[in-house]
Amino acid sequence: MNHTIIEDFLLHGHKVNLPGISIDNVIFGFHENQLKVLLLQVVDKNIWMLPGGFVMKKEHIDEAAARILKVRTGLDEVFLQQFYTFGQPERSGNEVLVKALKSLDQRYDKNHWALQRFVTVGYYALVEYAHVSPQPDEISQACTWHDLDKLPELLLDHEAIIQKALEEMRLKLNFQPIGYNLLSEEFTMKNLQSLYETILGRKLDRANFNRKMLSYEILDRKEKHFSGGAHKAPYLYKFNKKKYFKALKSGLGRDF
Amino acid sequence: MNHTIIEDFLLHGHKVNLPGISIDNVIFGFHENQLKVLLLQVVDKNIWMLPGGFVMKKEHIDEAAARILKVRTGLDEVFLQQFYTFGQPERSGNEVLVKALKSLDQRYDKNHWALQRFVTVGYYALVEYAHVSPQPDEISQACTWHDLDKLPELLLDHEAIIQKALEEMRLKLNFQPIGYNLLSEEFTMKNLQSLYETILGRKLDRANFNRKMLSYEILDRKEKHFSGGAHKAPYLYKFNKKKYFKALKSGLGRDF
DNA sequence: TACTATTGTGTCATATTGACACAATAATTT
DNA sequence: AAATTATTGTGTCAATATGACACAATAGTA
Repeated sequence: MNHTIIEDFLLHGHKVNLPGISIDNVIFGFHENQLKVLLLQVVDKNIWMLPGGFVMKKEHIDEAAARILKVRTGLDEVFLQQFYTFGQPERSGNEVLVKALKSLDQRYDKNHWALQRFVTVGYYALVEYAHVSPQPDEISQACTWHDLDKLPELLLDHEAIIQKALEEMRLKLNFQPIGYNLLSEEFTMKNLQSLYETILGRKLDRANFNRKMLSYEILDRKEKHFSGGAHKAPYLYKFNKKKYFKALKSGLGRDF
Repeated sequence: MNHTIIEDFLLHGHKVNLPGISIDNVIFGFHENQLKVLLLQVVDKNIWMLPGGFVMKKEHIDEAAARILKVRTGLDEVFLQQFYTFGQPERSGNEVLVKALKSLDQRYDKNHWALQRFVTVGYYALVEYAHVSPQPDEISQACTWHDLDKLPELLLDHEAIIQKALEEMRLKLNFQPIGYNLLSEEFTMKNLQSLYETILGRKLDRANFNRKMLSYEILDRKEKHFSGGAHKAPYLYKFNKKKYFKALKSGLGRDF
């Protein structure tokens, strides 16, 4: 007799998954000065959740985060960064799993491994949401972008997880470069500024932003201007990969 | 028949502990311009380890970190901060547990819950090591301070964990105040500077440091100078608790 | 050609930082 | 008592960074 994916998971998942440890990915998307977050919809309910899942027994949690993201949303090659681990004792199996378990076995076992308490390691990433096409996996109803200002009802503590990720991402702007893998290979300073403004949620002065980004010395300026726009053609830039990753590791300078 | 504490843990620990999730605490101690780390010695071996342990089923991981620290070292009321979660798949039961398990049961079961893969949530704290008296628990041989420059042989990936904690602590100096719970209630600017210099591992200019700390506006200066020293009496300061904790939460300013 | 909007860059005042110096203080030595 | 030594408080100056804003150049449109 065939089981659904969730039922199969409940019956056999403990053979390959690490009980008690899960990943929750907060994927921010920006586009046209808007910051959104990618959420999955619970089947037949208006409850949403972060793309998460359990860690497999033989994988690094970093690898788990990437695999889970791909399986649940189709997103691949995303720069994920760990930001916090959430471990309040009430975190345990959710109503999705409870419902599935009850339908699987009339003798509902609340001690089922999948309903036990678990700790979740949070990862975040930022993507250009116009560049990606998230698709929900087979156990979710939808996978769509949501305004941070208008979040739907969320499972468990997922709203708190999102807020913590946003805080971390904003803080890191002070000592880590961003933009690589987000912008086109060649982009304008306006594009880069828009990215920062979207994350920070406020306007920055064009001249001062320009001066600051150039002071990091991780941008190579193209000889040729971008053209075809309806006004003065701006310079095109690209990240100097070597310097970018050095700064990613060692910081942007001016700290203790 | 009586069992040792470790044997008891192996036999019954899974009833109260969350399998697969542990805590490792990195406790830095500073005193007289030296930074050390608190380590436990494995019984009868010259191998050392961080004060860690498993999370109990009904406790928050933050509470677990504090409890584990108290049990393993006697240290209490320490300001612990989570800094990173380590989850490479090779992390599993260590030789201490293996040895205990073999002595307990001649039919050695390598699938014992305590030997399975686990993820560790790292916490760090900084204390004045002259102010505390760590004591090893009953399953450790010793509990002593070690120079960061001269670490002994360490279990598992504990050296990497220590390095990561140090990085994080140094980075946080840029946007979080420190010193509360570390210095005497009243201290001199020299004391505070010494704390920063010990963490950073380099000298800071006295005048510039003074100006910077005062610019944070979290210090209250006493009318009376400290006296009895062999030269000009310095001012005494104390942290303005309200402003200190506000800065701890919101940052020290001057960021994006 | 004139207008409009965008971009590049410069300027100015202010703030911060690094390096260093001088004065005041207080104990010790002569 | 005076001189010396060491420490602390604070100031200064140059360099650097930052915020606010202005002007010139560019390019499409009216």
